[in-house]
Amino acid sequence: MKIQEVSEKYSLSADTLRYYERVGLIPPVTRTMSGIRDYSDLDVRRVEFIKCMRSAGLPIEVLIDYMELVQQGDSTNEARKDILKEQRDQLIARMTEMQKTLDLLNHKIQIYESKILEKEKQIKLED
Amino acid sequence: MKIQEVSEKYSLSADTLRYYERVGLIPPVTRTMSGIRDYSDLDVRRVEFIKCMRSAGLPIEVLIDYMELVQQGDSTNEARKDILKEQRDQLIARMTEMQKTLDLLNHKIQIYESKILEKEKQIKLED
DNA sequence: CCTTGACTTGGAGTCGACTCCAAGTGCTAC
DNA sequence: GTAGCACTTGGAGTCGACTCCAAGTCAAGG
Repeated sequence: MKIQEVSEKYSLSADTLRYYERVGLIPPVTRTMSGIRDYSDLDVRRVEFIKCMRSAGLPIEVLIDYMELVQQGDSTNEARKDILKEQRDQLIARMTEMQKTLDLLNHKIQIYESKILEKEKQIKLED
Repeated sequence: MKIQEVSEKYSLSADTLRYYERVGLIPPVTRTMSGIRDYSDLDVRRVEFIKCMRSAGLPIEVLIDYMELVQQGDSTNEARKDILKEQRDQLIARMTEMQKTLDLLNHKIQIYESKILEKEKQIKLED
């Protein structure tokens, strides 16, 4: 799979994909003889994983550390688990915050809706 | 309320509070005769609202637009409601994404946990 | 054979959101 | 009355995460 295809499949720019590889978010991608990136199944699954994590706001640095441990093999399982747990906890905290904001937004929207309705009534009375 | 107190109350730096005011996220705060910020109840409630919205990731630009409409009075109710609705929808979308990531994280953590458990068993057998 | 177009690299630029700084002012306590 | 401290301003700097650019390479079609 060429970079353009992966880019389209996951809505990540080719620049971003190269950037991810450059900073170590994704290990070096398979290449053709002429040096052009040819994403293997494994490469693509890694992109998918990173995209998922990034879409939830996990910082790139943390993901770099995690992917480094993945490259080091099974002896790092415990450390990897710890990273994921910490990130999960932070994610839950962010989602809890967002839920609060969502509640407030819904509340405010309702208030606006009833205000607007009242105004319309007022206009009808004036007619 | 002085800037330092507001800063402590909401865990926002004094710099951030001044920045919010400068870019129009918060209308000009009440001042003492000597020009020092003295946050009124209304000012503080605005800070609280903005903090809540920012903590959920609503962009500053959108909030500036919204606060501008608030300053313009009741005729802008409809436009304000539209902004909030759009932001709510985007917030829900982000939370849905995050839930997917959370599920994946939990799944991966479980896998690591059972892997680690198995390894421990192996070690006991070797003893 | 030459053009076209997708790819390559290293490095610079951008964007959102702060965060810090220097220089100056003014109340407070000794 | 002067030292100290919190405040003021405008502007510059930082940080994370891309995003863009120039110059060059290479395979394929006309």
